[in-house]
Amino acid sequence: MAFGKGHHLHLIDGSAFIFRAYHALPPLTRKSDGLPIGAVSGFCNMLQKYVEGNHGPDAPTHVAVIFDKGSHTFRNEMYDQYKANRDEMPEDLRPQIPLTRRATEAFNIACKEKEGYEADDIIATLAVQARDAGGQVTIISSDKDLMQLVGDGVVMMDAMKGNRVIDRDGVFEKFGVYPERVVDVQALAGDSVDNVPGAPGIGIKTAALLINEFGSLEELLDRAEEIKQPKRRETLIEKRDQIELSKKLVVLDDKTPLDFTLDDLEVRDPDPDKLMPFLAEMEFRTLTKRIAEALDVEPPAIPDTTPEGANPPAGDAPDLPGMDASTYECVRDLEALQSWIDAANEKGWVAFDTETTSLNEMTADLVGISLCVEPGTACYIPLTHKAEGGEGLFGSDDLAEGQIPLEDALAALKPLLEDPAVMKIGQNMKYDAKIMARYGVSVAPIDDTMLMSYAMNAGQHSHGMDTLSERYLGHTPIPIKELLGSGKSQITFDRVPIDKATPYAAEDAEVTLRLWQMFKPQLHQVKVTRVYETMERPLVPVLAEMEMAGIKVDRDTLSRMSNAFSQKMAGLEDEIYELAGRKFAVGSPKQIGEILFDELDLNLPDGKKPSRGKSGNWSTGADILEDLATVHDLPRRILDWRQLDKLKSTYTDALQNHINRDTGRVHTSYSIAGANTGRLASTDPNLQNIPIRTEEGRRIREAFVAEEGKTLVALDYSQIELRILAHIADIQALKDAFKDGQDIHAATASEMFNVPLDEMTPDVRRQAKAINFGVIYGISGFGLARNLRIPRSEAQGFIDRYFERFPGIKAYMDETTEFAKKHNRVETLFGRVIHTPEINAKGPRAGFAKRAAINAPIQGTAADIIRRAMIRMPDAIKNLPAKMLLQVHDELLFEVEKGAEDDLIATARDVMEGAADPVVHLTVPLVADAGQGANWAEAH
DNA sequence: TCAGTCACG
DNA sequence: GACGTACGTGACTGAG
Repeated sequence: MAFGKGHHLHLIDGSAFIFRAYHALPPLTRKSDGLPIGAVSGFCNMLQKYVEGNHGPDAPTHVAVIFDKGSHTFRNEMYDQYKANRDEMPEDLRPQIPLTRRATEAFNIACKEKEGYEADDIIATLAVQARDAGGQVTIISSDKDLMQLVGDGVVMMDAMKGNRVIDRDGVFEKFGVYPERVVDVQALAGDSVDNVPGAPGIGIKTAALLINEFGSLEELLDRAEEIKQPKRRETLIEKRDQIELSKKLVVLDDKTPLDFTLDDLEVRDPDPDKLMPFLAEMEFRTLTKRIAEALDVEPPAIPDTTPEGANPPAGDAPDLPGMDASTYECVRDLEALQSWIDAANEKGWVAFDTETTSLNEMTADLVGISLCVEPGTACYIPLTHKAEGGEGLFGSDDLAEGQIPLEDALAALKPLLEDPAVMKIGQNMKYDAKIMARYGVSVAPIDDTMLMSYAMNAGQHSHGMDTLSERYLGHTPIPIKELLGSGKSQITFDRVPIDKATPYAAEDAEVTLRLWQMFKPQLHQVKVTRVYETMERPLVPVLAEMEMAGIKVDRDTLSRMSNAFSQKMAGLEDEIYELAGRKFAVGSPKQIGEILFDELDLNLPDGKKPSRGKSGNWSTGADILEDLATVHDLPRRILDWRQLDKLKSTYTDALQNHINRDTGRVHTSYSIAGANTGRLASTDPNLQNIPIRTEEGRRIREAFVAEEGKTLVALDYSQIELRILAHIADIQALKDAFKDGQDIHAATASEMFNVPLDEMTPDVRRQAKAINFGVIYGISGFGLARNLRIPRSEAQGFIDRYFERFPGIKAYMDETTEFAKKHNRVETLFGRVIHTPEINAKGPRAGFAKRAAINAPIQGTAADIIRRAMIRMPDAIKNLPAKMLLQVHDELLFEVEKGAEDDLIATARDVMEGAADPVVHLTVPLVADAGQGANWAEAH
């Protein structure tokens, strides 16, 4: 049947896929010969994901991947500068281009290109043909040049952004005009990427404004004399030719002569005989396996052919036999357990993993333990699995048959787990160590594969076991969901039948051991052994202690505050409804936007509406509402309500639920490998974002209290990041100010504006403070302007003057960016490596990456310093009646018996202020300020 | 599950 | 000349 009504054509922008794949992945190479294949790998992954997603009524009947061919097109005939500013294709991408064609063919998808034409023209031609035949078209691309085609059954879909569909309204959002006028806007605005000139000084927003006013580009150009703004009018008249040329360049050619028809694009089933050999040739281990499973065929063997003596680059499988679940042993009696213990003793190491009833270590019960001493042999020791079946909704309370009694097993394992001569290897050992601690076993010494990966690969990828296994072993572990289910019917691990639990649990231990064997020698190669040994590994027991100690939180205080907040909110709601003219959900930004900007039709003080978010809703963030508060009473009420809602839902209500039944305290969990910069992150609950900036919020800290007879003591580093900046960038004026103990923001202001310190006004100081912070974050004129609410030009002037006065800062920023571009990473003073894979990306992502690269050494060095202090702290305070409870990036919170406060402060201060020594000699002093009191509000 | 918002350093 | 813009996190909510 010929293509027509009821048919659905998918047109995939192949070049976009390639570039996205290239930039999203690290430079992988084929193991056997070093051929670069990162982009091909990503491309195949995207195709596979695409194919997997094609189900249901909307599935395509026809599909093609369209590529560009040749760099010289008919547009170059019209304008020789077209796309002339494009960078050369990266060297390691060029050889991959033909492979992406082959990949498309291998997936059995039509692959089309035409010499002298861009992919966009072919797409346009096919889309128009399909539309005219009465069919439906989806263009899979995010290229705005294609938006002119949308409408009449043609939509675009952005596969990179969760398959977001762009229809006529979506186009309007982007361009401010509907698809038929998109080329007019593009002709005016030009395009820096394609080097389309457009009209100088006119961007998309202005272009849309003009087109909407005059109806079309032609009309606009004919009546250009009517434009009021003189500059704009002149441009349009003078540059008429250039604008008309621009339009010709952006209009897609929908009459490309093609040597095939729509019917040739019919969707074909994947052909394993084509696909599997290709994937095997590329040596994609994980992908081959995944697709083989999906197609239900045997995956081809991929030989392991690392050349002798070569260092396996990250991302390749180790030279080990494959994993085999049938080799796993279920240990059911003490005799069998003892032989595993003997084996571990003999080796001197053992991979160790616990299975429990919950992810919360403070409440989880131990269900079983798995061990692995060498690849290929691992075991699971079930301990407290429940019997299957049984009465009642929740199954049996009896233990399953054939398990070693918990106490016997622990007694047998304890000497091994505590043996200083046997290394216990885990993935996120803090979790397992805390579980075991609650059963009276202190696991030591430990190695942690998650932390090894973090030390080597921060910024590259996350460090969970599934990620590491897939990436480095080419093996996808059994998903826990397969055992526990998900959602409402989820069960706990003790309800999993032992025969199902065994392969899962033993596999985790084996994966951990294999990762350890791979990572251990790599630490040296990447030169992060010291980072791992001195700032990661020793932190595990320290954090475990802090988390188990927890902090006392007074439920009554929180509960009273909750009630007070509720009442205030109820009052505010009445006023809000009154002002809005109707009832609505105050917690819904969408509805707030509709009320303020549609129904009340309010405008910001500058007469404009705010921007819209990704889903087309008005922005209603605090800064917008703050501005809007000058023209109406409603925004202020909403701001007040939001603040109370936040305090109540996130703090006074939620914290109560985190008070542990047994200890009466709140136990957070710190993730060591979460933040790329080396900072910790606190979760469940997050105790690193308890309010302090507003008086109302600050009172929540009154609920964090010391135990009877004790005091809370807080020490925080004063301006640690600015001190580090002064040291790294070697800014003498700042260093002197710190040495003299001056107010650093005032000193900065004085230096910048030539104002003597004793004549400093708060406002000038405030501005200098904003600049100081901005510098740490990779300042931009725009950002500073928005922060200080001053004109952009003025903000830029501040920055220029700042760099003039402190040229070392500018030099630091430039050098850091250069280093990152060259090495794809930056480093802290202590050698922590933070990868910056996006630093050489194009477009706005490069900006983000650059600022992150500037910030990372500063934030990361500060994180290193407090880590070092924390690691030394337990030993330093061991003779004091004190415990370290919390870390909040530059602050440590302790609980100490009354009377010992001053001793603790003196000791902890010494540790903190000397934490950089002896590895780094800072040329600025570190200063820790101290406070104390019955609660956290007083101590701070 | 995502987007929007807002709490912290 | 315009793009989109401070860095790093986690939790809660409404809406699809």
